[in-house]
Amino acid sequence: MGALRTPRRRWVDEGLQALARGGVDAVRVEALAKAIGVTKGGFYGHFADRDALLTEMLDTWERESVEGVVDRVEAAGGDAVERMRLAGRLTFSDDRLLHVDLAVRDWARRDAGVAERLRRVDNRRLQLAREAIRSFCTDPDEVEARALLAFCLAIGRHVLAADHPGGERDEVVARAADIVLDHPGRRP
Amino acid sequence: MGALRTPRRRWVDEGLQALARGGVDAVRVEALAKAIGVTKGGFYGHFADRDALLTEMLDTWERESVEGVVDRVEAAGGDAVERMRLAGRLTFSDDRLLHVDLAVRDWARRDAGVAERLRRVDNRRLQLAREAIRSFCTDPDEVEARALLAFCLAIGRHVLAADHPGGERDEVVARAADIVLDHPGRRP
DNA sequence: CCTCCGTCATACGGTGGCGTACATTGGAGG
DNA sequence: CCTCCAATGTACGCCACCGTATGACGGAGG
Repeated sequence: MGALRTPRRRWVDEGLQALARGGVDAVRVEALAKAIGVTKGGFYGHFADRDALLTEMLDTWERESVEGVVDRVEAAGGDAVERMRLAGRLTFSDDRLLHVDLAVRDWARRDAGVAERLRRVDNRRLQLAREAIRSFCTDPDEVEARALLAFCLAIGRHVLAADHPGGERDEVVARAADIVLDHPGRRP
Repeated sequence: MGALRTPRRRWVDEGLQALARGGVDAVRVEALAKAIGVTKGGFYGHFADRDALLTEMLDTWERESVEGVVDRVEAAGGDAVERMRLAGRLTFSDDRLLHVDLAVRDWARRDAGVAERLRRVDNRRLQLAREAIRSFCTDPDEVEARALLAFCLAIGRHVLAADHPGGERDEVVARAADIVLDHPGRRP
């Protein structure tokens, strides 16, 4: 067989990197080729067109951002809240995953297919939060509300641009997480 | 004087509409002209270039999304929490303002100038939340944490793609807001 | 060592978008 | 009415990008 000089996967990785840095519109075949150090000549041997690359990028992201994280979390053990906190750290602390996530979220506002994928991913993530919160909160409605809060906090902290006069964002987030998580059900 | 057939403001409005629907990259001079019903001929009489339009769009957005809302909220009266809830509704329920906001938020991730503007806007908004929460919570750290939670919830609900098996998103958000807002300080 | 085939370089046509140059027009002011 | 001028229409050059076509190259397998 002929040599496999720059594997298909390389284009996907470079595409995800471009997506993270500049959004979907920054994923351009010729730019990726330049970043890899080749010309776009070989690209069309791997992919039918730019759309095929975008689809495969989303496939990769969906697989890795859910299965990858879930596998590692379930292997780690610990109680439900600890597992949820780890899942949050794994997906939203890694700079690459975080920025891809935010870019996909924006992309989803203009593409129904992407929105559907994001819905699947967010549903699995929210399910982790639900299970964690169920371990200390029995009211199903409150579980749902706290799970939503936890998720909004995990994402919102990276979307907000405000300053916190009394300290760093991380400290404020930690206190906010305590409010959401360390709070036994109290309503009758 | 010559006629003023399509005023400067019209280009800004159409630009903001395009921004809301498709992000910055969708703000194209020729597309706006087509939407208005003219050609781009007259555009360059009003603006030096596309960047000048983008700047003025941001000026308009910053002015209207803060001063406009704040003025209406302070005119409405009510207690601090009510004022904050009204502010949230005014900025994140109006579809046009909401989508411009989300688009600006994404834009800010790639443009330092936009990020600075968003920081100013978010700071004023967060300040409203702080004042509201201070009315029932004395611990400054907890005020900060709850204000962040409130803001994350207000934005995050529009960024999340997950489903809520036990009800509509609005109901879950309402319960989450109760957790954040209707909760007197309890830590010693 | 030679052949084959996948990978890549290069060149091309087509499209869309920016900004400029210049002609056109139609209403306000005389 | 006529003049003037800003707003507009039209045409142009430029560039970035997509996708195609074609030939060069070089390593694997014989």
